[in-house]
Amino acid sequence: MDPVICTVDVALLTLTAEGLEVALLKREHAPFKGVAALPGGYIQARTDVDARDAARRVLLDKTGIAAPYLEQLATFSGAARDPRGWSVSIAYYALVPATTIAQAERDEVRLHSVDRLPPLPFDHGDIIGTAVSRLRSKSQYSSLPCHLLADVFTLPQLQRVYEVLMGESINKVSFRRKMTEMDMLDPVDGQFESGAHRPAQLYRLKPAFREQLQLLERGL
Amino acid sequence: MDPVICTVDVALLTLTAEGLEVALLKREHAPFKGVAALPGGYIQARTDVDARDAARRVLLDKTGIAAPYLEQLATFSGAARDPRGWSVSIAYYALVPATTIAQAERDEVRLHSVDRLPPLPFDHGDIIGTAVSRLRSKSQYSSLPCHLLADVFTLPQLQRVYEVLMGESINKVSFRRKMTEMDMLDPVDGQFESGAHRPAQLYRLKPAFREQLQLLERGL
DNA sequence: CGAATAGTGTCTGTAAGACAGTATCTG
DNA sequence: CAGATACTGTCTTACAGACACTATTCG
Repeated sequence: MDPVICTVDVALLTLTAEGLEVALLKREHAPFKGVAALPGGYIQARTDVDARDAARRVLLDKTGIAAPYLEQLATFSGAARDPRGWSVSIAYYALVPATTIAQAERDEVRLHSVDRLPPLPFDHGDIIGTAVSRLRSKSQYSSLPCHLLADVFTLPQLQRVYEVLMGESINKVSFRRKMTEMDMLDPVDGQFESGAHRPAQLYRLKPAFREQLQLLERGL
Repeated sequence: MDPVICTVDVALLTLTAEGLEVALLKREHAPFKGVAALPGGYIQARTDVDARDAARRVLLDKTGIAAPYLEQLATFSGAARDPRGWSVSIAYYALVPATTIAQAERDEVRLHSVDRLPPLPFDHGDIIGTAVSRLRSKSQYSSLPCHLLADVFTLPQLQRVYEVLMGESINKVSFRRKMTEMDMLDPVDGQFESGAHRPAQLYRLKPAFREQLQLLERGL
């Protein structure tokens, strides 16, 4: 039984005015010390219950963000990906509203557009690419994009999120029909967005779908 | 950096008259020696290029099957899943026609209906459950089911595979329209299935889709 | 009232399913 | 020719998108 380096890495994704962005931090230790990379770290068998728990711990330690939407992405492995030796990275992706990253007040956490990434160590570029394509494909037929918005949001906001992720505009009537059909939103009474126009109804994701996704039979 | 046990496990799935089945082997070593389990084994950092390579090696060694459709499923990990200690299993699933398993002539490889599984060691029940639901959900919108049939097959055969996997009958006209639209099959000229009825045209999966799946925009 | 965005009613075109017909094999 | 299964043409139904209309806010 050969020794294998076991780590977790987390692609923390969010949506800003710049589009889809991923959180990177400068590495504190060699190899690649000082280079921007995904938050990650060794699995600590003494304290971590499982890899998901390790991912949650790493994300909280390095970015100050607790309890985001967090899902296993894929596992990256091999002799070539890390100069220290044969390694395994169990990669997760996390989705948060951009406000959550601001509230954490960690200046070392920097957001980078997923379309303009700096050179990345290990295979972190592949991990981010896989995370982005997973997010985009799951957005076509699930409630996943809700997790990029704050707790409470309007249907026009949610539609814009879906449109940015899928890279195309969506018919408003169809979108609203689908949201009704999915039955995943609770209206929040009496509260509206303001502006020089008709305010929009606010909604909240139903509690049942905060961890488990709601799926659509035939996509948007 | 705590020591972590690194393994791969493979859920080898096939379709027989009994429905969807998974290959199990009696374990040769402790723990759970003699108990039916998924083919699996330690990652060998000295020889395996990566985890996929390890899965391919394990499958070939234990079942005699080379070069099936093989895809990473998920990674199962934690302190509780293996009595030897904190462990990681990078799980893969493989699809083969039932004939491939017969041709390998390994009597120790036993097929079990995924609906009537014996008690399984570790979290192998979860791994199989995840593999089956992944196969079923991907079958709705991809060419994946082709890999459960021999190299050459007819459209009625393929339709039956889709129907068994999705658990519902499919409209024949719609199915054929979708297959045409997917444009993933090459007709094999001059060869037909025999029987006391009109023979069916034979097809072969286009080479481009033997490793990479063809995806459907809107599912079947 | 005009501008702006939210939300809805309705028509139309496209795609999926139902059904029935033709085609081709065996015995 | 009967029985069986393969394949296809066509009608109907269901759903997605286009469009237009109403609703509600600000200034």
